This record gives sequence, structure tokens and C-alpha cells, in this order.
Amino acid sequence: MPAPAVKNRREPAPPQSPWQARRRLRDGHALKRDAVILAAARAFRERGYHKTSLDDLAAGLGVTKPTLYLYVPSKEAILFECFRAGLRQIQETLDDCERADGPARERLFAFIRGYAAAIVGDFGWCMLRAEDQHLGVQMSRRIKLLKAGIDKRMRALIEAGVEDGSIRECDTRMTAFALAGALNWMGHWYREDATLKPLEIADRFIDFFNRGLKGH
Amino acid sequence: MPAPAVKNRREPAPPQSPWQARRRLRDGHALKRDAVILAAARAFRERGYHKTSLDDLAAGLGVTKPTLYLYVPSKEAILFECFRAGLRQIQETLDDCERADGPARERLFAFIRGYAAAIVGDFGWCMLRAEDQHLGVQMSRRIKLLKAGIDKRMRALIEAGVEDGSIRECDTRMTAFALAGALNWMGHWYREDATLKPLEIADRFIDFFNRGLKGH
DNA sequence: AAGAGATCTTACCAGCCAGTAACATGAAGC
DNA sequence: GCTTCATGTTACTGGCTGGTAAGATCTCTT
Repeated sequence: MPAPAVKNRREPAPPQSPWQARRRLRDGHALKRDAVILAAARAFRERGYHKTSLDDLAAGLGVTKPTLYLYVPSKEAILFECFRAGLRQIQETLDDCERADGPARERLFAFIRGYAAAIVGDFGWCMLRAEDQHLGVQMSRRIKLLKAGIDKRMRALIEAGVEDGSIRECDTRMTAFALAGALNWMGHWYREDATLKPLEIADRFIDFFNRGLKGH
Repeated sequence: MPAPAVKNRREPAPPQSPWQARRRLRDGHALKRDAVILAAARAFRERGYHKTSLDDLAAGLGVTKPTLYLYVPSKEAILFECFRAGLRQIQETLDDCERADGPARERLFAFIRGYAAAIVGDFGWCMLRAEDQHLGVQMSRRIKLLKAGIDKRMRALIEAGVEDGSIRECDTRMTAFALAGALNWMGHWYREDATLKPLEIADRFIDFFNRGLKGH
């Protein structure tokens, strides 16, 4: 099994609301719930969590606020679900990369590609910012824990690389922080400066990570 | 002039409020204003901008809310001042590094050290997060502009390195983003995991930036 | 067609909090 | 002592918004 390629996840660009449908939908409940989550993720990224009122969000879906509460228990829960959606995507990439064989460095790079795609995706912003928004301590802790899991698996990938010699000796903790930081930061600037596609960016990052800056 | 060392800025750890003073202070106004800014910066970093009410902030200084308005026109303005304080620190570092001589790579690394110190400093959080908080579009634009200035100067430093051969050919824009991202991310995790001092972290980052991951 | 359950709306409440008005105090100048 | 200006305080308002109650409507089942 070679290092896995990044799946080209096609997200439906037009945020067509399930409420627009003329006929009753099969499994409408889950569909609508997902639509709420997705619309929220986009709104949060665009306007920020606090600037997005549930009235706005509902209006964007062509509904009124109380309707949202049929599908979701609270605003906080919406944010959490957005986080989970992003998390899932990253976990899947990790699963793939851990299962694959080949030098760990290559598997790390495959992960980086997937991670970059996730960060600039619809749920990327929520993943990064969920915990420092206006959330209860309980939810905050949960999120922190889940993030720590990702971090740990990423570090393990680096350690495996040091083990098999494909990555040179280094401080794996700091290296993981540096890698994660560079990638996460995409979530800030990508919207403004999208001259490159996510995977192109990932490849240039990888080149940099791989060989460093050093000239002569 | 060699690449400048990072000044060891000693910030007064105890947030002693100027209002505690028994006697009237010389230039008390500016002093108190600065105390408000600093206390706000710390509170914002600790609890977040929205979770910090002006009542809390005032109470922390041993005063009541309306008193704050003697020194500062609005909450938004406080955040902006925090941002500026952080910015100034970084700009000074940049000034130093641009003025210095020696290979540009070394000057870039000196900048990185200063930048790391600033990011984990009192105003680091505000610098990173100011723009995506609950701010008016006008202030948001101002901040974005100022940040773009930093980015530009940083990229220039990298380009100078490519010019003088101390940095290998690369996509300078992406490289700048990667560097900035890795450093900025410190603002997220440093509080939680402060086993290393900022300059130690900077040095490990620099080692990684310099030589990359590549093993055999 | 009638009941039942799901879905959605209008109308409302309650808490939070930035910002203000009006009054109190206290030190410096005369 | 009296005025003045800076500095604080208490008490309040007004807007926003997350969340809810109660009723309307729609669809499916029997």
C-alpha cells in the first residue's frame, strides 16, 4: 500500500437549503441538520462566531430561528459539531497515513497534504478557533483533548521517521508544533490570498520542510 | 554591526495597579492608561476578548468601569492599543535586523528570535487575534494593513537571503507564510506547554527551518 | 376524514454588557 | 476658605441575542 493520495472531496458549492425542496425529502431530518452545520461553519468563518447570530444563520437557510432548535440543541453545540466535522476529515487522513507503508517521511507528507486540504475546507476555521470562543469549560476541555489526540498521532509519525531514518534526529515535539503551526496558519490567510490551490501550497511547504532554507 | 541579539525585555510581572499608590503620581494619566492596556492584554489572552467584560477588567485594577473611560474611549480601542503595543515590539526587532549586516539568513534568524519573544509576550495574543474579534470594518482594515507591512518586510528579508546566497532558491511568499505560521502558532500552545523558554524554542525552530527534516 | 406527530412560525423573555448621566471627592492654585 | 479641574463612584439605559412558549400548518396513517 503506497502513501495514500488526497481524496478530492467535492463539497457542494451552492449552499442550497434542503428547505427549498418542493417535495418531502427522504431522511430530511439528518439532511437539514447537516445543512445547519455546514451553513454555520461557513458563516462562522466569514463573519466570526460572535458576529453570527442564530437569526442570521436561520435567515440564510430560509427559516426562522426556532426551527434550528429542532435540529440542534444550542449555538455552542453547532460550533462543536463543526469542529467534529473538521476533525473527522483529519482523522481519516491520519488513518490512511498510518496504515500505509513506505518511509514515514513520505507518509508524513501525505498527511500534510490532507491536513492542508482540511484546514482550508469549510470546517477548517471552526477546527482552529472552536476552543477559544465563548464556550463552556466542559466543551473546551473536550475539544482540547481531541486536538491533543491529533497532535500525538502526528508526532508519532515524525518519530517513526526518525526511527526509520527518513527524518533526521530532531526535537519531535517542537517539529510537530512548527509543522502544525505553518499549516494551521493557512486558515488565516488562505481566503485572502488563494492564488494557489491547497495542494500546491502543501507541496511548497513540503519542499521547505524537507530541505530547509540553507543556501551555501 | 553584527546580527542583533534579542533584548531581554523585563516586563513587571506583578500587575501592580497605579491606583494602589498612596501618593499622587507624576504623569499618572499615561501610567494609568498603560496599566489599562496591559491588564486588558493579559485578560484578553487569558479569558478571551468577549469573555472579558469591562467591569471585570476594571475590578482587576481596583477601579470601576466608568473610570476606564477616562483613559480609553472604548473597548475596541483598548484592543487596538494592545495590538499596537505588540506591533511596535516587532517593528523594533525588524528595524534592528534590517540595519544589521551579515548574511541575510542570520538576520532573518535574529528576527525570528525577536518575533518569538513578542508572540509569547503580553501582547502577542492580541496581535494575532485582534482582527477577527468583534471589530468594526474600519479598524479591521487598519490592522490588516499594519500586519501586511510586517509580512512584506519579512519577505524582503528572505529575498535578500536568496540574493546573497545564504538562503536557497524558494517560493519566498510561501516560505514567509510557513515561517510566520509556525511562530504565530506559539501564541496558542505556549501557555499550556512552557517547558522551554521562548528563545530555546526559537532556536529549535531555526534549526528545523535551516536544515529541514530530510534524513538519509 | 379524523387524529397524531412532526415541523415551523409569531411573539416574547431575560441576561449580559458597553456606554452614559449625574453626582461626589479631593488636591492644587489663589 | 473658595474655586476649579481632574478623577471616581453609583445608578441607570438600551440594544442585542440565545433561548422558549404556545399556537398554526402540513403530512402521513388508519
